[in-house]
Amino acid sequence: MRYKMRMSDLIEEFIKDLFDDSEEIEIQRNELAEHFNCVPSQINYVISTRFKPSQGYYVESKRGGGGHIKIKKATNSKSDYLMYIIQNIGKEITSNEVDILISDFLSYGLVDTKEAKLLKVATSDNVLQLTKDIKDEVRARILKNMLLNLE
Amino acid sequence: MRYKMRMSDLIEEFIKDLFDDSEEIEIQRNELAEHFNCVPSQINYVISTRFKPSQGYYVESKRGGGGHIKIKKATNSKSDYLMYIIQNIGKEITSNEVDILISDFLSYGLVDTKEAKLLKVATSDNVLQLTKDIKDEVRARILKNMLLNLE
DNA sequence: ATATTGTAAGTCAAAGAAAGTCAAAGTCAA
DNA sequence: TTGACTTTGACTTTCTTTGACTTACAATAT
Repeated sequence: MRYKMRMSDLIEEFIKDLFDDSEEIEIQRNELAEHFNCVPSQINYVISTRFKPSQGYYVESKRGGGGHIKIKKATNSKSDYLMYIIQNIGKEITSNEVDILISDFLSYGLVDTKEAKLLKVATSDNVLQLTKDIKDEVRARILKNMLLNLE
Repeated sequence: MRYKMRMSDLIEEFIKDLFDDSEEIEIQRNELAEHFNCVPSQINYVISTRFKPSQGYYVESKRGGGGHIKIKKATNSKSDYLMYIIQNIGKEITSNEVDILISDFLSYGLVDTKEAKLLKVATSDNVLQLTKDIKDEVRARILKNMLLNLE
């Protein structure tokens, strides 16, 4: 052990072990926090720092009774090129950049025209109608997460 | 649907199973509540959160002796149904409502699982990460526009 | 006919359950 | 000794469950 494992590292490892060949797991925040004797919000910290789209994970959750957190791993069957792109889309992306990416995807045969249309629509300025300061960030998140869920 | 099913989810499923090819069913609130060992008003909760017009259902009921609740499925042609839904998505929509819509679309065969995933991802709270005041509006725009561009 | 009584659904708000946010305080390696 | 990474906790939001009270209809008695 090269350096002292922090709680967050242990939790990260624990979660990753849950993916035992499966590509999707489900946890309960409070339960997990209990198990590690930490505050629940630490689970959020771990998830938001270690299970980002750029790391190949897609997360969804539900609150209230019966709440849970689901984490999906991008299958390694996804083309390296696609993973490379997902990892390299930064915090923000403009709509022009998306256009270029999409037409690349099309010519590489990574997406079909239907998917291309959906990607484009969901990230277009017209649809988002957000202020300049957040528009490109939201677009980047939508794009990355959609790409993770292709196929 | 992997997470632990709450009472409301079970009731929803039960009701949906009653539509066995038929497009209209009738239940008795108290009887159903009895069957699930819950308070009657929980049935109202399920109906009002899962069988709204915007989700393709109409509900009508009668009180007093011989009272009942009738739930009808909007039964139009596929594209009519889609149009109807699109028109009836208001200015805002919550992520929970989207979930329910999507699973209806799936059962109507309006979208395939691939498209369903994309719709869901592009409209999820986790991905959007917007403030409460605009979140549901942006979601509604994205959803409507994606639906319009499904084939 | 009308009043009364019983039956069944509707409403609404409070309590409960579970996750999310955010910023302050702590740790540690460079 | 500063700056990035972690830990913590108070507060918020979302969704569900529960129950007391209300309203509408039907059947029966007057």
